[in-house]
Amino acid sequence: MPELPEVETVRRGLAPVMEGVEISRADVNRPDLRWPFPTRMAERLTGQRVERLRRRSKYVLADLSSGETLLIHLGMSGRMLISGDPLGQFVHEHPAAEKHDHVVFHMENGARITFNDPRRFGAMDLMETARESEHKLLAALGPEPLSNDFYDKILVEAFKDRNTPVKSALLDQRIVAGLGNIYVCETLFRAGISPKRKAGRIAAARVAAMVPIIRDVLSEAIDAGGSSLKDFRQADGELGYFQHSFDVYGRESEPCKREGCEGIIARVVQSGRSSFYCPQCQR
DNA sequence: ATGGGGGCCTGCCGGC
DNA sequence: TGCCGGCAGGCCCCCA
Repeated sequence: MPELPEVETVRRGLAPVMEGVEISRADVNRPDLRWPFPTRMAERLTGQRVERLRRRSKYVLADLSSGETLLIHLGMSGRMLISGDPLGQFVHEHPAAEKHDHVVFHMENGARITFNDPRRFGAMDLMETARESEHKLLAALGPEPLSNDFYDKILVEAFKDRNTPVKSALLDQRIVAGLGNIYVCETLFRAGISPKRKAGRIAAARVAAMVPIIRDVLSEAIDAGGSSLKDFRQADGELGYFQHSFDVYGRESEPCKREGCEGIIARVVQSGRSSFYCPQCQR
C-alpha cells in the first residue's frame, strides 16, 4: 500500500481528527515494530497536542506540543484505522481490537486511531522537531518529487554515470524520495523507458522528461486517493486503501495500454522485486 | 562509493 | 482439507 500517494492520503485523512487535538492516551501493545520503540513512547505521547501532521517521503510526521515529532512509517502492510465520532459525523463504532493492532491513539476529541501492521515492517520513533533533519531515516532522503526541490537538472545529475538499472535508481530514496515499486513501473511506462536500461545511459532529455511524468503519476494517484477519501466515513474508516487502475503494474501477460502498441506486459525480477513493463514500447 | 543480495515478518493464493 | 512455494506497495545492512 504505502508509497508517497498512499501516505499522503493517510495524512490527509488523519489531519482533520488529529491536528490541534490532544492525545489523551496511547496504547503501545508491543515493544517494537521493525525497531524498538523509543523509550517511554506512551508517556511522551500522552497529554501532547498534535500541532501539525506533515509528510516527508513515505513518512508521516506529527509535531507535538512538547517539541518532539512522532515519525510514523507504514512499511509494507501498515494501516491507520480511524474510529469514533470526532467531527460529529458518523464514522463508526470503535471496532473490537484486532490482531496486529500495535499502537492505538486515543484522542481528546473522541477519535481513536489504530495502527495495524501484520508484517511489522513499519516503524515509529520520536525526535526533537528541531533536529529532525539529523534523524537517520530522514537525513539521506532526496528531494520531495512534488516540490520545487525536484527538477530536471537534479535528476539528470543524479543519473549521470550511474551503472544501475533505472528501475533501481528511481527506487533509490536518495535520488528522489517517495517512489516505490508501483509508481516506478508506472513512471517508466509513461516515459517509454525499459526498467532494465542503465540510468547513466539514458539521454539527458529523456531523463529530464521523467520529472513531469513522476509528478503527474504521483499527483493523479493522490487525487484518486483523495476522491475515495470523501466517503471514507461511510465505509469502515480505514484509510490507505484505494483502487487505482495501473497501466502496467500487476498486468503481466495483458495487452499494453499504449495507443497503437501491440505489446504484452512482461514481468521481470530486478533485485528481488517485480518490474512490469512493455518490451515493445519501453526501450 | 556503488551495486547486488539477504533478511526482516505475516498473510494469501494457487497448485498438488 | 492440508501443505508448500511463491508472492506482496519497504528499506537497512552487509558484502564484494
